[in-house]
Amino acid sequence: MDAYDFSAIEARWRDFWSERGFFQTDTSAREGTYYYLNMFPYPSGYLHVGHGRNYIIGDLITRVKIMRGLQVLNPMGWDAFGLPAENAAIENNTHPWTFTQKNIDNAKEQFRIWGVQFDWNRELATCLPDYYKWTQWLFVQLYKAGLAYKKKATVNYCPTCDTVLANEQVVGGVCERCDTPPEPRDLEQWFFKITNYAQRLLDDLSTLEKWPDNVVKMQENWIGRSEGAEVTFVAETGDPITVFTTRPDTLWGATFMVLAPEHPLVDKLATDAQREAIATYRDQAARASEIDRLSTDREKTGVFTGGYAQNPVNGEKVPVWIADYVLMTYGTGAIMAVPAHDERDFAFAIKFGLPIIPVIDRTDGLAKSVVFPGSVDADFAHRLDALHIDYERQPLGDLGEGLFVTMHGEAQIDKYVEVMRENLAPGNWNEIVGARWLFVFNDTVLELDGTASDREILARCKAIYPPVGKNRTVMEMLNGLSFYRNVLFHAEYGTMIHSGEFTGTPGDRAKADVSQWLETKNIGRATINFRLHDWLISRQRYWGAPIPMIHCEKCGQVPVPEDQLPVLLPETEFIGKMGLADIPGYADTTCPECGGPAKRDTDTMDTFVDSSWYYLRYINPQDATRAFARSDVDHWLPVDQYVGGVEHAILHLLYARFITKALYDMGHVGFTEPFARLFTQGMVCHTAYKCPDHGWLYPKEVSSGATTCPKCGKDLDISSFKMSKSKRNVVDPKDIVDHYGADTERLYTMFMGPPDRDIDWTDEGIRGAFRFLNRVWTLIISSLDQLGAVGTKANTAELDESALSLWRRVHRTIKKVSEDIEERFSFNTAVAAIMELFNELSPYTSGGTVDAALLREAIDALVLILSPFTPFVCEELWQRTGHTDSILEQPWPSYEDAALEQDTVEIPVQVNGKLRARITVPAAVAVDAAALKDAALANERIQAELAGKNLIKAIAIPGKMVSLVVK
RNA sequence: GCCGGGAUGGCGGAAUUGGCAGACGCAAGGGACUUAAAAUCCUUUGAAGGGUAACUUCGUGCGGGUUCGAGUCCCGCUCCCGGCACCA
Repeated sequence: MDAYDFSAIEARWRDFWSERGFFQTDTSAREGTYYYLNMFPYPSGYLHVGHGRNYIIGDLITRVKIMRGLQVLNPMGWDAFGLPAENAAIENNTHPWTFTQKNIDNAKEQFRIWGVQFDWNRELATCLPDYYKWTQWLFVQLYKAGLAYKKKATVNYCPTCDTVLANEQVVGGVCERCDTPPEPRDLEQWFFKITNYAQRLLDDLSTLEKWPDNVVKMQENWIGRSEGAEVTFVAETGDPITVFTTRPDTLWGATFMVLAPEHPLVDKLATDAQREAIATYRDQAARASEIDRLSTDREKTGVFTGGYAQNPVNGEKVPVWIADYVLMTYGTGAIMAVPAHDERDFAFAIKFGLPIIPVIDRTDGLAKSVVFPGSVDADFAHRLDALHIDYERQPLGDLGEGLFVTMHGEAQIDKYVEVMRENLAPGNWNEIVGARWLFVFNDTVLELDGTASDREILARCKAIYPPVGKNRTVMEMLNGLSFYRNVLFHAEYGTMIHSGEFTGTPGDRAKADVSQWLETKNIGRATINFRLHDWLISRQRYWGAPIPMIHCEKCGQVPVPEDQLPVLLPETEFIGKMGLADIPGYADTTCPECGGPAKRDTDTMDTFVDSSWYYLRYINPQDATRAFARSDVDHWLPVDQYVGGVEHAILHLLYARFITKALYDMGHVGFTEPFARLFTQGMVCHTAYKCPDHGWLYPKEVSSGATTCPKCGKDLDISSFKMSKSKRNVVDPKDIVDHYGADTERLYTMFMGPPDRDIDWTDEGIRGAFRFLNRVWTLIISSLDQLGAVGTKANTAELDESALSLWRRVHRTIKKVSEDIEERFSFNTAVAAIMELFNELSPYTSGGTVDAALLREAIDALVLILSPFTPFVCEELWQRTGHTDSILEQPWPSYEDAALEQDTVEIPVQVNGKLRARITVPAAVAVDAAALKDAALANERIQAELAGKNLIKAIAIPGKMVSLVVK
């Protein structure tokens, strides 16, 4: 008998499917179409088994859909522009395209070996002129629609490399190539106005029901909608300073303002005395930005401008500061600081001694007070006991023992104030902090309700106890006692206090009421702000799509006329490091409008632009007259199933959604979302070994089971990481295919675990898959002479019990595998079900009488449902079992409902929640609750269980179980 | 800090709608074949109790709860992973 010779088998079928054109798609089809799409890859140098996961899933689904008789589109292309190619080209002194082309060839060969099929007639590469021509066309459309504009923006400039760095090139705050911290530079940059679509991008997320929840959430967070108000303060200079706040109800507590260091008004507000300090701070903030903003909990820094503004709601004069915790890129670049109800403002105010006035009541009614030793008589504690007020005695530094009082609710606080007023010894004070802000003095009780009382209270305290004079505000003084720390600040919605006519407004209305009032007073208005900002697409690089714009002194910015596209990348020897601006002669052109001399834009586009529309180009990839045909894309899109890595959950998917909506608004497409259903597959990880001295080791270097370095004997750091060259833990598909074949790799990849989860590749696991294929091979080849004629089906009337059981298993498995693949994306359980079928089939073939027709039915079904996983061996087995056509010409098997029904059913019986018996009943009984209950009660085991006890309750769930309650 | 997701045998995982926990695979043990090894085949395998016959108890990160019944639902935690992070 033939052994399972996978390499011969795979060689035989490798080109068969493409030669027969099974994977070529007719996009003029309008019936039964299915668009499957993998995120197209960047053509990097090599593919490892982890990359395979994505494409194997796609190939598997495509094969099933073809067998379903659908017209399937599963294209492949290359996201080929970008920095790695450019860097590699510099290193090898070659053109990026040379490098890219080689990688593309490698990848295509790898796909061929994996048996992963695509419609190669639709291949595209974003770096080729017939693609980027249409990327430029897209840019021009966006420009004409007012969605592309130029403005000054700060970029990272590396002084050593003498070039601009993309954000991704700044790693850990330094240039990835030379470790120099980049300098910020202001340059004119192109942006796409994605913020125009913020609300729609957010709203339409709710229509994406078939997207993973976590991706939807990530996009939601990224868009970052917040509702609030814009409020205008007026500076002493007369300049309006508009701020955005989500808490207009806290306006009365705005005791200072903070502007971003880059805010345009800073120069105007600055007093001469502060000018130098401001300049220094701005400089330092600009330089430090990238590195330091990584740490959120670093101490607040800032500088006073010297200027003041007026709080429009209470007329208070508030100082204006600058600080780098306020970002120029969010809101208006200026904030009103409400230190009593914002953590950051609180920290800033404490550090710089700015007043902190609570204006929102606590919702929990919690208040605290510290009674200093000697400020009351010894009986005071008993009085508190009588009032049921909690306190603890604790030492207060070297002053002696104090009472640390905790109160809940207004009534208790009032009683406490009363008893404190009666008992406070002369020359003392006592404060109540939290739900109330009261200071009991011998002659009066003062409330901390504004900056005036802040000053008065502090002055009185200082007079009584001079050491507190070092504090600049009452809050700073209170902050000195750690007992108070958790009641000094809160960010909850609550009843407004110390807020003029709004005092007493309940928390659930405060925000809306104040917003409305601001509007009538013409001080501000309710507004919505988004975290999302416009998409900076300019790159000062060579290897990207040139921005098709011309700058003419007379006519201004002029788009390149569409009939003159593409603007080609200049052919040049000297590439890399520099951008298009450095290529002599590139920029020189004539103005399309006036014909005079003009300059081309020398920026190229972010590669995310290339990938934001490629799914459209696949429909008409060779159309030289247009980017795509609306009549075709309107039929084929949205993409039925989009699959890719979760690392693209935000940017790529958001940009693609934006571009689709923009194209819709411009009338180029008839749909508003590009991807109907999304699946994000997990990463494949592998054990990596790290020696403290010798760094990362190849798994081969470490003898199996060893935990120490083979070179120095030190303990290795062994853990699992995403496969990467640098960690030396990649598994090369070549090794796997050579040893076990591509089918085994495919099967194991699908069987490893749930496809949306990260998973470890193990060398033991792959052997299990290989063993299984060997068993399948051996069983089928050795059963050939027992096999019924092609096309025969089992006659159930003639089958004995074990045969009937197998017959049912066959159909049950078809059902499960179909659902697991097409509905649940649960390939691991589909494989398990096929293994179970095999585990029943195998003993059947060697167990005496074998029904030839049933065996035919079972083996055909097994081969068909296994074929999307392991197409090579299945195609071979299909032929060996007597078929003359290809599996892909076969319909996906259907199951018979009759086979899903059992004659008898095993039903578990519980007594008091514990499993006590399993009864086997006819199917008719199992579905009848009353009969099922009787059957359970009749059971011997249950009878014994019930003996001497009362049956309280009997629950019978038809088809599922019986549950008895006894006493 | 905020927002997601997760935790089940020695390991990867299964249990789809609240209904027999541990499917399937790996690893490990025992046996067959073999001069031997590999491969293959058979077999045992959640833990505990004199316990590889059919019994009992315990068992899905921890603590409570709802229910006849909870891996699954509710409340409160712990730890791990991912995203965002001074976003006003």
